[in-house]
Amino acid sequence: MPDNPRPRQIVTTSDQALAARCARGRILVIDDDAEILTAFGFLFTLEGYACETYSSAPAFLAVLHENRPQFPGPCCLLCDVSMPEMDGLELQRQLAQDENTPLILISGSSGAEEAVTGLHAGALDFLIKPIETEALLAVVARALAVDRQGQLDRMRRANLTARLATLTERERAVLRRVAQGQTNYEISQDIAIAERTVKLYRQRAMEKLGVATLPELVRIVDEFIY
Amino acid sequence: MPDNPRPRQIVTTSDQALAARCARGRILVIDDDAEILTAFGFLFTLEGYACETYSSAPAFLAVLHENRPQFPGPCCLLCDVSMPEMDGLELQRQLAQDENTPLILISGSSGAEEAVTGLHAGALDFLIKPIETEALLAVVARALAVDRQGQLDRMRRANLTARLATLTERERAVLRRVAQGQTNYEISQDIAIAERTVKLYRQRAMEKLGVATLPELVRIVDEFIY
DNA sequence: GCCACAATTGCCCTAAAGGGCAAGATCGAC
DNA sequence: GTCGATCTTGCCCTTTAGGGCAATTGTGGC
Repeated sequence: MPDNPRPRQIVTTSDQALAARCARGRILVIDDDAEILTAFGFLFTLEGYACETYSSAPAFLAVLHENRPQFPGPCCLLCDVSMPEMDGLELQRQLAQDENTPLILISGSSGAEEAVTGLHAGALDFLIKPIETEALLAVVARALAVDRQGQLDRMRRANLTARLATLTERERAVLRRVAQGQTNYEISQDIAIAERTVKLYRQRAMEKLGVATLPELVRIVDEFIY
Repeated sequence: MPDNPRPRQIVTTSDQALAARCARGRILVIDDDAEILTAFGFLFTLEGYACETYSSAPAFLAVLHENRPQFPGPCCLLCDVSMPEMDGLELQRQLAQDENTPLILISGSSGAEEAVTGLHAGALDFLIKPIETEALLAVVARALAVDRQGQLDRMRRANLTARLATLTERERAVLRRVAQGQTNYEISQDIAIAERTVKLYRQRAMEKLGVATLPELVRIVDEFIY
């Protein structure tokens, strides 16, 4: 629910428009070619997306590290591979550390090595200039869809991870064994506690995880513990 | 169990040696460059792998369609992209229909488009000549590992799919609901049968699937049904 | 020492699952 | 029509899960 305790912000009409665009998709373009930046910016703006352009990877990283608040919505990166200072693949390496925004690489000259490297490192696609508008829009739409799903997954994972963190070591041990199909009695023998205690931990753990049935529990345990 | 009802075969000592090589890995090389074929054949044979070479994609497909029996073991394809008659990407498309052997593409000229296409179509890697021996061996080893795992997965899936096929429609309906956490009584109300019958179907289905616990059942149902 | 609090356990009861046994119902085959 | 196989159900019993309640134990703080 949008009940975040931030200080109230001044919202202008342009902010509202930007928020709407961000909700549709925010596209970050990084290229040392100014013409590309303006052309892409124009195209994506025309398509109703929010578009930010950066003339170099360091410039982009600088803004990124500011951690300025963003309107919610899916996001993707569109980055040229061959740039002075820092090339696209190097940027990709740096981002791979903690960032998981879909990255689309763009290349002027057709270097196959770069394409292989980039795609192996997780780039969603590798486009070669000249780029057809339709293909570009399709790829961007796919990237935004990936990020949208990725954001949902991350939120879900973060939520469950937080819940799992509240579990006792005992509760975790019980859950693991419950998810392996052991009965309460078997678990009690296994970790040398009373069966009643097993029941108690099991109940508490399920409450903490917010699940009511064994199948749900199994899915969560399978996804997070082992 | 190796109790297949095939006619007994004559096993020569060379067959035994080939079987041992196949167990280590079978590498199929497709290239129109005869030098590459001999060089790769020599290299892989030296490394203890079984290696078959084909001078064109159609030649390979012809042999493939013979469905001749093979010694068990992991397998991978090493295929040049630029060849007369049929290029590597076209072969990849044809194989993608039903084949799932890991494919490594090789390119002489460095065409980025081809690399992107090939990798997107599922090629495990895209090597560019000249190829370093160490890198080649590493990629091949990875491909063989992938196929080994893939074969295990396929066997497991085939096994379970066969078991699932023996289930009644009723049994499947019950299992689905069991895996969603419904109680026997709820299921009985849901599909309008007696609770005792639900128990019966549930029991039979678990016997047919060869599982003894609810968690195992949940995992199988999650993987196959919905 | 005393107290609050969390961890642990025993006792006991209900609900649900697992399953044996036999009977009714259905349906195609002879 | 009758027979056999299969599907379905009711009855009944045991095991397991779920959970309330109170007692015990250990621990840190006052």
